[in-house]
Amino acid sequence: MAVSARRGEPLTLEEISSTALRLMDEGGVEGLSMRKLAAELDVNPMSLYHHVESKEALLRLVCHGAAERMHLPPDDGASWQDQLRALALTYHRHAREHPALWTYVHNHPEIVSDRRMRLWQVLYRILRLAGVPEAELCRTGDVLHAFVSGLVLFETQGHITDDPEEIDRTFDTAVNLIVRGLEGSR
Amino acid sequence: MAVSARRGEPLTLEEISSTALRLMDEGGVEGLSMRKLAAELDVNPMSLYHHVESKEALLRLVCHGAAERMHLPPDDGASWQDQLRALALTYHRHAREHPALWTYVHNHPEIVSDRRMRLWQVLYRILRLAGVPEAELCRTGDVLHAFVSGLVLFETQGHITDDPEEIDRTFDTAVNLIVRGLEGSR
DNA sequence: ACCTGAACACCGTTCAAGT
DNA sequence: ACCTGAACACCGTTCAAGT
Repeated sequence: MAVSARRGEPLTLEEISSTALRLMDEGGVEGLSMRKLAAELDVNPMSLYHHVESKEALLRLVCHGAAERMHLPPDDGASWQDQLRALALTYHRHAREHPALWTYVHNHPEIVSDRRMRLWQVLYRILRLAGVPEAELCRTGDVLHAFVSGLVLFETQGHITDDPEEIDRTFDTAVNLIVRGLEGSR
Repeated sequence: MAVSARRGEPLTLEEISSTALRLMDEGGVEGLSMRKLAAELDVNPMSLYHHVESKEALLRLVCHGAAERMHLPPDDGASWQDQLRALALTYHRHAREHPALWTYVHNHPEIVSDRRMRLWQVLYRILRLAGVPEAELCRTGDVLHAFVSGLVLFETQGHITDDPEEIDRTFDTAVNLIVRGLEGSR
């Protein structure tokens, strides 16, 4: 088994993925390139292709990893309104911690639309609690996710403002609008 | 005045901008590069820089042009609900005609957040009609636009579905949710 | 098995030179 | 005033070769 000439140990997927995420956090979407990542790992650019099929596959990996690590609120018996608020807040906070990653996610909806993601199970449970009919569950879930995506996209691009208090107010306005919209549909 | 060796007439901004839009319509965001655009115009890549400062400036130009050409519904005295629906429909339709352009717009919110855009004037008028207090106008407008952005982004990336009937249903679900959310806030 | 260097086909953009 | 070619500093990725 041959290892890198420059470093002592073989690469791991975990190492590749976490370094990629760090580069995105630091330098935005354009902060991550296969070549910069390789340099950061002190490795030849082409070595990466032994662990990952393409840049796209790498980004999928990073996104799925981050989504798995997102700790979703459990069913605590609270009202669906409060649970929906809590879920939105979790998502929102995670997105603001990794803005470049989530910008990528929201531009590649096939990643987040993977229905195996726990996010959807939690959202559907809350929507059922809210009285959304079974036949409308998927569509309503899509719409809500699209809404939150749009909001996150706006914020992470620094459009709305940088003032954290203002961000919270905007977030509240958005979530309240959604909650009232759902209440009105019963 | 020297003109292109390859073509008889000097370039115009209009020609550059409309060709760029066509390339985006045909080949997505990555379908437009300065080099491909130049080839399409039968001109040296560097000639473009005489008319446009950078690729970013070119895209701004294309976006603003497209936004100006979008024909917004006039105040026809209908209920704010119907007027909001009509506005959303116009925006939605335009976005679906130029998906790559609007994907770019939604990822560069500084473009659409330009408050000189007529879109905002129309939206604010409708929101006032809906009874949104003056102090909340800007925030509510941002939230609504973020919502629609997210929806459009999802759709144009082919996430939700390609079935036009399903798209319309999803759009209706979204707009109804927003309208009810606004009604509930009065 | 894992890593590497050279190479290919692309980018956006600068700069000095042409007419 | 407008256009051009060569060049620079980047990309992602293929491929044949090394250990």
